[in-house]
Amino acid sequence: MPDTSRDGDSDTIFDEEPVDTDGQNALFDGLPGDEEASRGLFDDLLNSEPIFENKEVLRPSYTPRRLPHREEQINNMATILVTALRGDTPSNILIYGKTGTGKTASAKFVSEELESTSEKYEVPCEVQYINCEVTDTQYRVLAQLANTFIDQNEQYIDQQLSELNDLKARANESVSVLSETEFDSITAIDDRIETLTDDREQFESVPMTGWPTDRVYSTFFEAVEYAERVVVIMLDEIDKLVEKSGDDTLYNLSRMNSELENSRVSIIGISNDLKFTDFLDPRVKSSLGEEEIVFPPYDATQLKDILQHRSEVAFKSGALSDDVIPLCAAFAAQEHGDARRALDLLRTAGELAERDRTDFIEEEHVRQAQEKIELDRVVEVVRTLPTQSKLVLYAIILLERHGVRNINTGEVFNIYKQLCTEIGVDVLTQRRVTDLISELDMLGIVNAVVVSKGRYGRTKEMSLSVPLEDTETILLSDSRLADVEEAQPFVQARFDE
DNA sequence: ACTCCACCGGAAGAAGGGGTCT
DNA sequence: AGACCCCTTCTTCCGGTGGAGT
Repeated sequence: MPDTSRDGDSDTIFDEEPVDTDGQNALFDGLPGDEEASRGLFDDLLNSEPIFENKEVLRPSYTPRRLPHREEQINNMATILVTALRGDTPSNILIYGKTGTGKTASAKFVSEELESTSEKYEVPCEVQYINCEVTDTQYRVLAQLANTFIDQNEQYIDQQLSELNDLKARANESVSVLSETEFDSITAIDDRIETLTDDREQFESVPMTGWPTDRVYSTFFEAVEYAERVVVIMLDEIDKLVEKSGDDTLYNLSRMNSELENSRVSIIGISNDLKFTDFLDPRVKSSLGEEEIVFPPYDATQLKDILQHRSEVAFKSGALSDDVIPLCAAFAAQEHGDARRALDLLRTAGELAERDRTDFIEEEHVRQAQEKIELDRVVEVVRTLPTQSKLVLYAIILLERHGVRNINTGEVFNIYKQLCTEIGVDVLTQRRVTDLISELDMLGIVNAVVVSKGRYGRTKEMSLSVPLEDTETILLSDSRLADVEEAQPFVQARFDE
């Protein structure tokens, strides 16, 4: 049943593609005489000698087979996790390190090795990866875990059932087949089939929302307990989870072992934040932090090394000028040694060069790439902001544009109120607006600092940290903010006071 | 040493929208 | 249908505070 549904899924994906391109063709057909031109457009791009040999290896999603300068950390993890292959519970691990220091890549690498080795020695052991930035509440973490294990159990049962049915068919022909098995009669097989079918029906997958959390927990618990195995749960960006919904999840997971009989659970937490354990319950803290592994930032030389390795696969030979890799490394080293950033830079620089129709990446492309990445990020973030945040941001832009330095919350709130009334949007409280400002600060769109001005109170002082004109254009492209331009004279009047 | 500004930011909980269960 | 549950957004309330001015 799950198999057929999965097949169905992939079928629809493939079914849709032709429909899509049909739609495009229809579009081109609609332009008379343009068929030639449209073909030429892509022909040119296809035939122009591409710079890339294999662009995939520069993408963040790619897990490399070799992680230079991380041998020590990888060995540490392996030493701890090898316990799982002996059927015991490995210590919980906490991994620290800034973004792009290879935490996730290393952890994934180790877990793949672990799983493949466990297959080889037929020790049931598996790793579940959860990104807590996406799955950021206790309910969702438990639900996701429960569902994957239910899925697995069902697959396992299905496999058993088909084997049993096979056996039964053969036994029907000659009963002697049974002598080599644990069953002494066909009815015994039937019994087994029946219990398995019952088991299978008991598994009920957890809905997106609606259940009480403890029910989700017990569903998960039973699903894990169903078969004997060691389960390693990898919680990426675990600090996000703790920040948002406290340490209940971790507490529940870490005490599971004392109640489980068949299986064992071990946790690998991956965190950007070195101090996040401060917020944890001491019991959770000690159980989670049994082993700690730190990933220090890469320095420029190490980054150069990494880029060198990847570029050999990624680019055609001779596509890079000598100073490209050192420059990418230098830029990324400034950004706390972020290898992901370095690879992004290299890839974008390549794309820019391709667009220039040259087959050679130069220093200038890297500089352009640096700007492009930053701008793309800002555009994306600003565009997807909720309306209220956009209004707050626009208020800050207006103040900045009128040459106000050291903008404070009170001023922003006043302009914001004006904007809201002009375009007929609900006015939020100042309390809420300070939260929105803090969010903009965290997104790196504004820079806000709490300062005390003595007699004149205490406030957040902020300034825009993105290009003013570009940001304003993005904001005004939102239809809900379009009217705001007409409202500007009213706001102007405030400044004249 | 004390005051007092103009906010900050935590806590609690209302409102509303997602959903399930019986 | 009505009772629950979860999650997010927002409000209300309020104690807290760094340092210029006195």
